[in-house]
Amino acid sequence: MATETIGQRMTAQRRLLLDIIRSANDHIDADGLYRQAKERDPRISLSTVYRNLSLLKDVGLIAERRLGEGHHHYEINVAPHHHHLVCVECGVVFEFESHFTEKMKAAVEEASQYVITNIEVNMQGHCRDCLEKSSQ
Amino acid sequence: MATETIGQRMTAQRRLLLDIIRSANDHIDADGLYRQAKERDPRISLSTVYRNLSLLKDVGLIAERRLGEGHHHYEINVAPHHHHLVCVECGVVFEFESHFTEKMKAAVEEASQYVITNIEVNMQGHCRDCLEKSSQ
DNA sequence: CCCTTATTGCAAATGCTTCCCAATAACAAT
DNA sequence: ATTGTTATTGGGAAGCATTTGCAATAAGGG
Ligand SMILES: [Mn+2]
Ligand SMILES: [Mn+2]
Ligand SMILES: [Zn+2]
Ligand SMILES: [Zn+2]
Repeated sequence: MATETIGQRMTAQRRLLLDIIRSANDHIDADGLYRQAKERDPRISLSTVYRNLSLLKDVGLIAERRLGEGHHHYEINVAPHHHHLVCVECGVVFEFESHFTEKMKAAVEEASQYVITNIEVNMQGHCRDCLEKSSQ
Repeated sequence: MATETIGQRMTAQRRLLLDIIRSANDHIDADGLYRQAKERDPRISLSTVYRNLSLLKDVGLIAERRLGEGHHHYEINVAPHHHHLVCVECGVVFEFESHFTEKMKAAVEEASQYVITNIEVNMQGHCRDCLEKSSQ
């Protein structure tokens, strides 16, 4: 488990949460993180989970995603930015990057006269597995 | 106010809500819709607002948007689809369409083997007005 | 080893949305 | 027009994700 500096105190809870998010290879939500954390530290509280998600997001270590459900999901923030395509049947997420987003940004900045700081592309569809299952 | 067929009963409340959404030229939220509706029908309930938003969305008459706040916004569903750029300072929304989304869809379908049914692009930034205010 | 204060656990509060249920009203069939 | 069926309503309670208040704890600089 990493010992690193974050600009804030590195508590056992914070280290644990960051560790779980790091080793999770999917997009985890607050409740899933809470449940996994409780297995290793039964006294950890849900407030602590939310507070640390907020802090780790502000610090830039993790990214918060809205994947179409009523709650957020989180993942380690890796460069370059990527986007998400979610299967509406099974929830499996396909991640992608696209050079079209840069072109789109330029065109929209030109048209709007805004300074754009963030772009988020969310797609929904049906994954191959679900397509095959429903065609049988 | 329109008399039209929706596949469901056209109640006075439903007609009123649809009418307000139609004449609103911005992205309205449930609470704003409720407040405007109460001015014309003080007995209308918030449940009715939510139920009708859900129904009008299912029927395809309105579109639900997530613009980065903790609640949804709604607008009349006009073709072609468009996307949103929100000023993080004042909330003003710039709407745009882009042919890059079609190209991106094709590329991502190819890479993922998904069948994509929906694309949503959300951008954040600073509008011209806010930029000018902060540079003074 | 202290001292300061960021952080925690717990519980209560919040904001948005959905659900329940008895009363009402749409509208299709008579 | 009158009726019967049942979708829809109002009101309130419940649900879910998230935030907040507060007293107790602990990180980590000096
Ligand atoms: Mn989830
Ligand atoms: Mn709003
Ligand atoms: Zn699937
Ligand atoms: Zn602005």
